[in-house]
Amino acid sequence: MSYDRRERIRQLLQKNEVVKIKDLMVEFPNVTSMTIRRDLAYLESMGEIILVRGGARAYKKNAADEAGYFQRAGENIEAKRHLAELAVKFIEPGRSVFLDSGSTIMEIAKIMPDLNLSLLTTDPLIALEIVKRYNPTVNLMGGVLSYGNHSVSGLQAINYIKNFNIDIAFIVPSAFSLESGFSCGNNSECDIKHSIVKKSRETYLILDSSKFEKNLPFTFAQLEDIDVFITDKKPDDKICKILKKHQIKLIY
Amino acid sequence: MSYDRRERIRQLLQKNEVVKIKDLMVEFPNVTSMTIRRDLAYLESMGEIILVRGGARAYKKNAADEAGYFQRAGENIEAKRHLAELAVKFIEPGRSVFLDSGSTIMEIAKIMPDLNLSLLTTDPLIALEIVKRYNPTVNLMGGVLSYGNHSVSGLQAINYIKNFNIDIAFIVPSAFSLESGFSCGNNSECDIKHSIVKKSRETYLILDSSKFEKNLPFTFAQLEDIDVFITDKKPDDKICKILKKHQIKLIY
DNA sequence: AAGAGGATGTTAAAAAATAACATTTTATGA
DNA sequence: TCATAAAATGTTATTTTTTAACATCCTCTT
Repeated sequence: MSYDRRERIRQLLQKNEVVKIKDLMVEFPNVTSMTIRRDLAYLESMGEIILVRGGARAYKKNAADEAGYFQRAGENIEAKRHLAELAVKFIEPGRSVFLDSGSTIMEIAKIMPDLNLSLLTTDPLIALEIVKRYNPTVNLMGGVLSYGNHSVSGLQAINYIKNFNIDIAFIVPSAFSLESGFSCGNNSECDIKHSIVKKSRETYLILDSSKFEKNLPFTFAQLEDIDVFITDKKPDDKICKILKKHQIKLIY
Repeated sequence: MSYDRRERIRQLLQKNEVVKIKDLMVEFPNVTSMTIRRDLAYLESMGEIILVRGGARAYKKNAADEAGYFQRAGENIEAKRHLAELAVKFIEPGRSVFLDSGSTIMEIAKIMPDLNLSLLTTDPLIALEIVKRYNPTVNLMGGVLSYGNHSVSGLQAINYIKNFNIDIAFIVPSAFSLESGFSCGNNSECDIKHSIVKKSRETYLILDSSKFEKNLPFTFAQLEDIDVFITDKKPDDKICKILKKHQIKLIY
């Protein structure tokens, strides 16, 4: 059936950027190359693919994907956007705001209101995203840039923080548990987050529920260090109780 | 000349999503279709276009373009690439290298050899480009990020330089004249460049000839401050003489 | 079961791409 | 400046891919 074949072609083009007709002839040994051509022509007429000599190619992903930068940026965008919407409500005009790195914070950056803020971030892509929208004062922290978490870190970064006053910090941990607190998988990343938590007047932790009850090697803060806990669904009662005990605001 | 032809093809592909070889044969009546094919093959190998049957098509614009970030990045790519090729030859293994901001330096970033270098830059996009290629130590300078020249600057940036030793600095001025030396249009940008020139063991100035005999408000260096002058064509004799007098190496 | 219409197959001709080599132009160094 | 190497472009024959036109087969409806 032609429908299945086209679906399979779509699938293949999600894996590989291009697919050759010869490959497809192996994939579909019971049809002729002419049929495959007609499938491809159909998909092109629907605007789904680009025909190239000898085969077809997928439309290119956006720049961030291209960089391989946000390896997991596509995951759970809706959830991240939702968390971002919850978070930005707390931003008041004229404040000094710290933004962590990563794709959740990127969603915040995209909807960051123009409130004459003073912004600080460790993530160059986030800094760029914000500057391009309007033209606020965005401070990009200096340091060694790391590919994995697209964030700067190192001694320079820590020093940078010393001279910077922060009203509100939005931080995304990689894991959270009652025993280990908020943790991440990288030592220098941990140092930065720790310094920020210490320096900031108010600390907002943003994490989706998939990170609950997980531990990673480096803890940068305990529950009692933070002020607001933003997540996607109500945590279990044990956590809620402890949050209440420490007067931590819970948002979901 | 092949430069111009490719440049024109780029232009056409900014207007129209696709361009056919037949169109190009009308556009360039004095070359053969084979030459056009080779141009297109070259542009594809550079990742600039997609070859399709009978012609080529433009990539969907990426985030950087979309942002208007490299407003003038498209201009004169060939020339910039050429300058970049001249420049990278001077990079020796294990050195500490400073890279200025801007699209000329971006071309250097794209072909930067993997020589166990220690890199420092003020331009987040350049830092990202390099980290994504292999995984060297890239230091991104901290400071206030500015939209116009996509570069950081400010006191933090200046302080950053103090703790950083630089063997070779590649700097792109916005203007050059014998009277005013190397200048740029922005005060804080000027401060950075000035600090770098002072701090670096060797300073390489990269500029295409269109910048000759121009003045901008802020001078960051005089001819005698630099070591190597990289440009696209032989400057006039007056300049050459003075370069020789100061023992500045001229590359073109 | 006949027939319409869609999907697929077949084939020859047209178009486009490639490869290999020839020629011209441009850079480079003595 | 000239000689030479290297790069760019041209030429041509060959191969690959695409197109087009028509034939066949399948499937559904009546």
